[in-house]
Amino acid sequence: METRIDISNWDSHGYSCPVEATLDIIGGKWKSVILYHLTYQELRFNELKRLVPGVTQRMLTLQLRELEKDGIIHREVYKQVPPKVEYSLTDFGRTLTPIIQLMLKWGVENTDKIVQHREQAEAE
Amino acid sequence: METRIDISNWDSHGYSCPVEATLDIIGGKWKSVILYHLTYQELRFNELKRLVPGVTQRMLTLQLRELEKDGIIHREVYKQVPPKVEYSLTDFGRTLTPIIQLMLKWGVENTDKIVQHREQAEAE
DNA sequence: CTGCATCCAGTTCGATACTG
DNA sequence: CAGTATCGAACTGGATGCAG
Repeated sequence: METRIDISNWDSHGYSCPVEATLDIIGGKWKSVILYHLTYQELRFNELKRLVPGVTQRMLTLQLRELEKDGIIHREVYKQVPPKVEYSLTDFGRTLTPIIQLMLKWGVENTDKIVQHREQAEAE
Repeated sequence: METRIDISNWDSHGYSCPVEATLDIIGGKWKSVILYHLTYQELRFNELKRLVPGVTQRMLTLQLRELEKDGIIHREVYKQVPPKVEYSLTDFGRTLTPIIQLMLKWGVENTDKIVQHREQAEAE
């Protein structure tokens, strides 16, 4: 039995809908993939870079900064030479894990179908 | 007890991770909000436009076309004057509902916190 | 190793005008 | 009512070089 969530009293903070606010956090081009990898372990900058094929150094930096600013990830700098920086999920960031996991599951089960839909639409 | 999903044999179709594929479907600027509204009722073009504040006619059209192309929504055209077009979720589209609902719930509970984090980061 | 600064091309998007 | 067409502004993202 599902209960519809009431958002009539929701304070928008400039968003039209809570869903939009959530997407604003995880919707960056690489953010969801970054969060997925950080679910299981802390990672250094170059480790992330390897795990996220196609991302440039610049984009990885930008996306990590935004996640840090939103309180989703923690950035730990070790003062040594050469430098070492470890990224990890904050407790707050971990509250996003169920969403990421559901997206992961959906992607595993349905990516084939999406590709088919697209190819068919393309053909018409 | 959580079981980690194995994606080692996942066919990428050009995505680096299933999460990225899912985000490609719902990650458009207005898509998640559109899907949220369509969860509860079919909607005409102008009804959607009213429910999604800030969206332009052009963007709404583009986003709806992509969702249709991906098989997420159905577009029913009634041949009458003036024209009437109704948008609804397909059965496939409904498989996304749990994700949208989870995003909705997270947004309701955490938007305040996000705004705080941002203001604090801004101040430093 | 982990970034930042700069430049530049490509893409997206809003505003506006027009159509069946 | 439900779009399409066009144009320019704004933003995004890659390549490169430099730095602590």
